[in-house]
Amino acid sequence: MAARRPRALHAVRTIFHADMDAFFVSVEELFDPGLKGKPVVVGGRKDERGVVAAASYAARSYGVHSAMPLRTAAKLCPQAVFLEGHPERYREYSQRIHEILLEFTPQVSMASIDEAYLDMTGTERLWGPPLRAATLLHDRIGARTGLNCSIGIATSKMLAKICSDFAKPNGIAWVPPGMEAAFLAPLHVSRIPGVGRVTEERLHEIGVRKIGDLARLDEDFLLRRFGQWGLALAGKARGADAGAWFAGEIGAYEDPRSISHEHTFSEDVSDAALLEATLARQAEKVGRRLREHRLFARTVELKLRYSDFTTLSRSRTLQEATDVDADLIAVSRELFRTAWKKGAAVRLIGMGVSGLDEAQGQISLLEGEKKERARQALAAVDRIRDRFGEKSVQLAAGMTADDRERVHENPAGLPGKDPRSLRKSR
DNA sequence: TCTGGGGTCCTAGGACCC
DNA sequence: TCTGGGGTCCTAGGACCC
Repeated sequence: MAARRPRALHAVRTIFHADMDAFFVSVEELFDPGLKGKPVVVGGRKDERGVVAAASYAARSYGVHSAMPLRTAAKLCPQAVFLEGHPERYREYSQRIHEILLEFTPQVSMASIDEAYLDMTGTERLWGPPLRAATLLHDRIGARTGLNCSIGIATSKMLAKICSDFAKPNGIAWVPPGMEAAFLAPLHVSRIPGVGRVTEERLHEIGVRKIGDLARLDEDFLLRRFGQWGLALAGKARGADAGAWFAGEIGAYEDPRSISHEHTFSEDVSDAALLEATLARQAEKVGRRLREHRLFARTVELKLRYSDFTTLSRSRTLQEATDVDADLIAVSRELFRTAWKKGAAVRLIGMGVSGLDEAQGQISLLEGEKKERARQALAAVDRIRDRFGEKSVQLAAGMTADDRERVHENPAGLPGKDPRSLRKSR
């Protein structure tokens, strides 16, 4: 078969994937330089339920890595510094980095808080050839933020992402056009973004270990065996941005598809009032974010995880999309009351919305007026929270009976919103 | 290995409609 | 009333990513 050549109409793209090195840990080091060089773990205290969000390179040398339970990390590296972390700082630095990236091209997509894709196609006159442009970008991020990053350069998003891994730490790596297949062939299939533990095992079953093995397989066979995902895999093995994973223009704004909040209790909870109060608080947060995005939700979902880790979800699709807290609270509570085994110990509770739309859809005039008044009241609450903080206003549904009592006892000092603080006082 | 939180996408079965 | 096929929506669960 002849080698696949890019068609003249489709000029070869130049994609950068910029990925911050140990991002959370590095930001912590900016605020506390004494941490530099030490084993540092961000994610929570060493005896907490939870996992490692980021580990310094010193901690990694003990086998600590992200997604590992904190308690395991503490066993591997007891002398590590364990930090809760500062999400606001990470968001702020992420935004600064985004601004720097935009100086190089308007075609920037933040893929997460610490990584981004840039479409640098056609910027050679401005920034020079890819390696030079990447060096300028790398050094500018370092100079302005004090943070290290790694940059992968390739002809597709997927390849650029794999490539930035090779550049770590603090480097730049490039797969020149035409070298894609040769670069990929010797790599293990698990390096393909989207191939996790399960897919890797299924591929091993059919004798596929290297990406080169995958590239040699027949597309029809992959389609039969893995469905649409199989076709996407075939494309990825050739270095293409196949499947939904890498679809979409770099730099195009996209509304979120879903919004959710969940919480794992430090100890399992079987108190209905506390569970419902937690749920109501989450519904308020979700409602608030819907209004920030000016979106309305059609589907409300509840998530429960019992102490044995069995997890269930229940959802309901509404006739009318909503962005009103009271609706979200009522629906999620109903789902909870139907789904929850009375008295069962709950490890995690959460709720979320999907089926998001900019328009609210058809509603009757009367209903419309009622909803509009509710919406205006919520907008006022949102504004007050903006000025005085999240705790300054609470709707009655978000409180437990204990809370209400305390408000009566002490109208000036509203209770804290952390469910843990509620339990302690029990 | 005692397993977070916030997301995206995919699959599969059943309901319902034409 | 012995029974097809396709499309779309809804629901539940799961893989995967950072």
